[in-house]
Amino acid sequence: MENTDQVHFQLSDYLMLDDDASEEDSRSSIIGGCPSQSPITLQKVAGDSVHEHTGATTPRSSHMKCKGGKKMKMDVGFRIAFRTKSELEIMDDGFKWRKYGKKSVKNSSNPRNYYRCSSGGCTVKKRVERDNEDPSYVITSYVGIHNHESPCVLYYNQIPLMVPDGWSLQSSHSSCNPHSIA
DNA sequence: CGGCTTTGACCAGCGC
DNA sequence: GCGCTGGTCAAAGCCG
Repeated sequence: MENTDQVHFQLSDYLMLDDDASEEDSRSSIIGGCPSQSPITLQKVAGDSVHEHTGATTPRSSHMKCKGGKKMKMDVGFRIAFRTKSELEIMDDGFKWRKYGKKSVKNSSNPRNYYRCSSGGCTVKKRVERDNEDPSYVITSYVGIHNHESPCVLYYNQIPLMVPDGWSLQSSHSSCNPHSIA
């Protein structure tokens, strides 16, 4: 699937969407565990022009359907969206994702892809779509909180911390720090 | 053979 | 009330 060996992207914006004011620890539990195993280049730019992107801020994103098409309001508690300059739509964030849907959305010429964390019992989902205005950017929206550690945490336990500040999302006590993980 | 991707269909919420 | 839209399901096919 994605070849992360040559990933080069720039994290230009991130959008905090947790309307329930989740804990900062929650943030790090999603993306702080491990940004990537790849030699990626991260550049967190001061968000002076955060785009209000289609879908990224929709309140409907907190509604999930259960089997049979019925929607259920999930207690996702946390949402976050990144706008990333990347050649690849899929960033290797250390978690294993399983694609479960693809949809063309209005106001966007690019399809939106839906992924679910493939770890058993983990309900975290993410949407990935290319920026309609600038296809070189990818909008990645995470919904929910991982109830498990990133599979690559162990990997990071064995090497010096190389996680840029941008990935810690202002959380100085982030689990991003491998030493905080037993 | 198991896991993953693809893709069409289905459903409910929302706006008009 | 109706149509549009977004999100998910699930079967089929693909791949390692």
